[in-house]
Amino acid sequence: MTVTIYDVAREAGVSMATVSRVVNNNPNVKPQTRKKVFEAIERLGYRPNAVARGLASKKTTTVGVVIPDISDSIVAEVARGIEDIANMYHYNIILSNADKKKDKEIRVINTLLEKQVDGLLFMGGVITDEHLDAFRTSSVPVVLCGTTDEGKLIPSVTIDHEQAAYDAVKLLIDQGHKKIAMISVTLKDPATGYARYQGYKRALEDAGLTLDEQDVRIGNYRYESGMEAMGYFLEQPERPTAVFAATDEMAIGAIHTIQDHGLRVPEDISVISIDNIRMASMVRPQLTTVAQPMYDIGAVSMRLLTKLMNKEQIDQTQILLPHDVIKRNSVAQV
Amino acid sequence: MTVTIYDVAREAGVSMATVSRVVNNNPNVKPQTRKKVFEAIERLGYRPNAVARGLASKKTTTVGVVIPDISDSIVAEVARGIEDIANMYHYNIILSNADKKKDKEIRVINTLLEKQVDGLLFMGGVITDEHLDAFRTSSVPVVLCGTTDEGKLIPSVTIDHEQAAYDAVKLLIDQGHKKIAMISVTLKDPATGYARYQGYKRALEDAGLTLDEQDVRIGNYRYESGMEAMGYFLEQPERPTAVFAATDEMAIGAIHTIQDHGLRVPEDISVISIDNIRMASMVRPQLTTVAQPMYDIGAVSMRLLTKLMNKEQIDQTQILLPHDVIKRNSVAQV
DNA sequence: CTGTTAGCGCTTTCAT
DNA sequence: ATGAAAGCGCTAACAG
Repeated sequence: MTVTIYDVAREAGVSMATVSRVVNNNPNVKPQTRKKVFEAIERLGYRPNAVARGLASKKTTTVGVVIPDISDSIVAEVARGIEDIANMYHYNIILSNADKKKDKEIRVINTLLEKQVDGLLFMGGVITDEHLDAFRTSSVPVVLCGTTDEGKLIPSVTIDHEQAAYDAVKLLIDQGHKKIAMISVTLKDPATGYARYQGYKRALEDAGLTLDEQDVRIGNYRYESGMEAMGYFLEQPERPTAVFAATDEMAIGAIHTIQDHGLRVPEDISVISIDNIRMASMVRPQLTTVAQPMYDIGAVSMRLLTKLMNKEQIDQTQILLPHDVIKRNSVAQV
Repeated sequence: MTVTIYDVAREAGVSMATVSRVVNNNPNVKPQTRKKVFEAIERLGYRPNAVARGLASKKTTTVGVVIPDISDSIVAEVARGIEDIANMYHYNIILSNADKKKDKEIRVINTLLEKQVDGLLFMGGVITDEHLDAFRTSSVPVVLCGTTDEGKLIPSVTIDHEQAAYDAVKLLIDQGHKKIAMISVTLKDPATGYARYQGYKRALEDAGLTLDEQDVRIGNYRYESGMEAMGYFLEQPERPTAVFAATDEMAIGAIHTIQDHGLRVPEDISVISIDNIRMASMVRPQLTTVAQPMYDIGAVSMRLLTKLMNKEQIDQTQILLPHDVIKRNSVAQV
């Protein structure tokens, strides 16, 4: 039923080894023989079995990618970067959502390893010791994508979240703002959430401003939580003149809440955030934000992984990509 | 170096077959033996090799998914549905972007087939005879996701795009609109673009309205093209009082262009579209649109695929999921 | 309930 | 430049 390399060999009057050579572009084949083999392949409609090849060669040319939620636009953009580079190097990608749930992440990592992926890209939540263990027992390289482990043991590519937050808040300060609220995400994640909070804090401190814990609310990355947090700020006796949101989505939620209260952005309240998702320039006012190079984070981490898989010498395994503040229309002078 | 089933067998003092049985949850193993084997597995840190298993069993428990661009929010949402159900049935997913390019799609399909996926989910552009050929030579089931082939030969799950468009335009008509423009997408794709155009046309006809070809512009799915198309309509001597956009993103672009011209939505011009992406409720005014159940399209097509892979009897291989008009704030009476 | 034994379809020395 | 043959790690009859 299925045609194998053996069938092709017989059809072409050569040995399996020769067929294998032509299929794998081994130059040690006489052009004439090569031609015969190709013809036989064509005639039989032979399709190499990558599973058998994987077993024999111990390479699958597929990499495992664990992500939280592909329906998140940031993740999707990173995934696109990963895919493009993977494709360029002839790797396929097994994508697995793990929703930032530790147990699911561990399970998924193991499944991927069982499938004999040649490498692993991890984009998830907090990296625990259990993760580190799983990575350690992996015989294939791992790179962290958009995050880092605290000990910086695992190769990674991300941005400097602390500095990105600092830059955002600094912009507000430079515009004369003194009462700056923050809509944060969970502080439990040292690599992202907490880092952004730290950047906020440092910027305030550098400017001699005091951080009032009443001025920071914790959201959940999403639009609605931005609305909610902003609602809280608006009820306070002394309103902030500016708010820094840890994500664009929350910033857009904040903007709408401000507008719904009959106030204007940026005239009454300025809003800035981090990410630069596509939607940032599709809302009015357009969002001023610190761009995170999502596609590149994916692309560069995949590229790094290919080098690791090839056992190339790497000079730098902790890669920090530049961020960029994008001035649009949601920030004004106080 | 790597520990195999044979090592476990020796360690546990049983045969490979027995180890295989316990790993695969075959009930025909004495509890005690099972325990011994599990202990050996634990001690040795054995991880089953799914590639070897795949070769021996001719099943890989992975399905191939070809998509256009994972960074598209609709595609990402569908992908999420696919992944969730795949996960539920213990399948993994190899995701491949093909950007609606025919050649790339064909290439990707073949690669996936070489990898011996147990099934294929296809979400792409126009389905040509070449696609049909590729599907035909596939020994594994295929289902189309969010589209159909013209001959309805391949199992598929999608919505009735024609009717969805009809319903959208009908709503406008019911609100008294008579001059209704359309921002379409390419008419080259019979399953989606052209179908939506047809629905627009039929709704107008049913209402005794005449379709003026000047009232339809072709966009490219995206925000900017919606802006552009709307800009065109606004320059015409007789402006439409309502516009139907084939996608939410274009509708949002149209809304902003209208607003930028100092007009109001919906007071001056009503806007409706199809999709109901997350962003639809994150813009002001919130978008009235016909919801396409993206997650379900993914989930249901994956579910259908599992049945096909199990060779279960299927009553219905052409599945049409319901759409739903979501009334928000971008449509008003004329 | 358990063990033996063929493969699964390919790559990869090693000869020639 | 080509072929022979030994696996890769596992499953699946089959036998007992």
